[in-house]
Amino acid sequence: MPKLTPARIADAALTLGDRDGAAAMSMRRIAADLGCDPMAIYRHFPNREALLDAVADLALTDVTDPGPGLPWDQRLSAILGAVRAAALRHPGIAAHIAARPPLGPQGLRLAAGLTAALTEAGLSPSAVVQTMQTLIAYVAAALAMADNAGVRDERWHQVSQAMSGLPGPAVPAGTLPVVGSLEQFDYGLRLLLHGIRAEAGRDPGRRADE
Amino acid sequence: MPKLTPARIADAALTLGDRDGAAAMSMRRIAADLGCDPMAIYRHFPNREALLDAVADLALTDVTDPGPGLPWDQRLSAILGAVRAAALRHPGIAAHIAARPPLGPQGLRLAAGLTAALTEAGLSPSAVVQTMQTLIAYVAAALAMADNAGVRDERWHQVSQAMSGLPGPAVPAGTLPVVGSLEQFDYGLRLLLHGIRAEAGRDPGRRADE
DNA sequence: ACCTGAACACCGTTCAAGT
DNA sequence: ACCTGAACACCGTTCAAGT
Repeated sequence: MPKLTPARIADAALTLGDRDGAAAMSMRRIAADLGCDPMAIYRHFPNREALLDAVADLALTDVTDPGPGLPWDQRLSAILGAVRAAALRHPGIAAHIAARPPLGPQGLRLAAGLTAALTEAGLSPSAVVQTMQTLIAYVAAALAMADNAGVRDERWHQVSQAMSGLPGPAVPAGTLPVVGSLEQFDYGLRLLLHGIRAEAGRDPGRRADE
Repeated sequence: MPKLTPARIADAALTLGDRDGAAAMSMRRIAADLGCDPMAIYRHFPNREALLDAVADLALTDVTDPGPGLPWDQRLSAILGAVRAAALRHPGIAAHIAARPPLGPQGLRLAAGLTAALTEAGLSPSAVVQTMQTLIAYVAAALAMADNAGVRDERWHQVSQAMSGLPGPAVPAGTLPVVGSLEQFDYGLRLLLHGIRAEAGRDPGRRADE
């Protein structure tokens, strides 16, 4: 039986989450899968949340940053779209990715890519930080919605139906973009990109101060 | 002892959550607070999630919609800002408000206000629905971030620090907008409003079709 | 000193037994 | 028929006992 390491534990938890969902990633079931005592995990992680942080970061491993060759907005869309795809590939940990700050090595790698893209767009350093947080918030919520809509129940779909039935002219129900869909994700991202361009254009030369 | 009703149960749960946090809203503790058997709650709610949905909607009761007197963008900002404030007033249920579709009576009331504002902005019905979902996603994530940053730990603050320390010129650490702050919330909302204006302007006359 | 596993203090929910 | 509460199948984590 191989030695217990943080990486092996996180791997087992991710596999368990992919197969049986978020609730399956309990300390006891992960330990059972690894053939060890539940308490053995606590010698590598201080608590369950720290373990889930590691699992969330692990799930971002295969998100690739296309790098500085692309125009900034395409690079930004590529990274965020890949994060979304990775989260959907690992539905068990998606909610945790969405709920926690991306402070693991993979999260910071992607954050660096986004920062570079926003700087290239012409934002001041402090605007870059604020925009980063806005983008993280948007992606996090989109992940949570996609996860809830796809995996859990159809109640999210009722929102679009309820919305469309409120006042004004009706929209044919079948033509509505599904909550959590890629189409919906891209639409919101487009709104944000418009805002970033407007923000960058308002004061292109002023970069180092508030 | 007054009769048990859904409203009384939701009230007790909200009070408990405000005082002792999200974890305090367990079926057992709510029942203890009400002086009834835990199972008595199940005669009014099918399960815990349904109860929390009712509590989330209850927390939105005092969010006021300024109505159609204001310009659409001011009305929109007012509603979303008030939702944020209500969630921060009830930190125990904030995460649940952020995670679930707003299908209760209060949620639908506010959604109707937002729909009216977006329609006034000149968006087509299907764009209204897509934008609504984007706004809900943004607000939900901002709530979750504000809740995590303010109540739970300072790890979210490390994100802005990590961001600012990556490449390019540094920002004085103290001047960064705090994660979950109103300033940060308004910044993201401003980006989205830019996007909405751009979207509304691109085809002002075309309203009923995709 | 390190490691184990029994035990603690909880959960949401089911279901059989009571009225 | 309605209601209760014991019981089931779990949790994360502490801590005393073992090696």
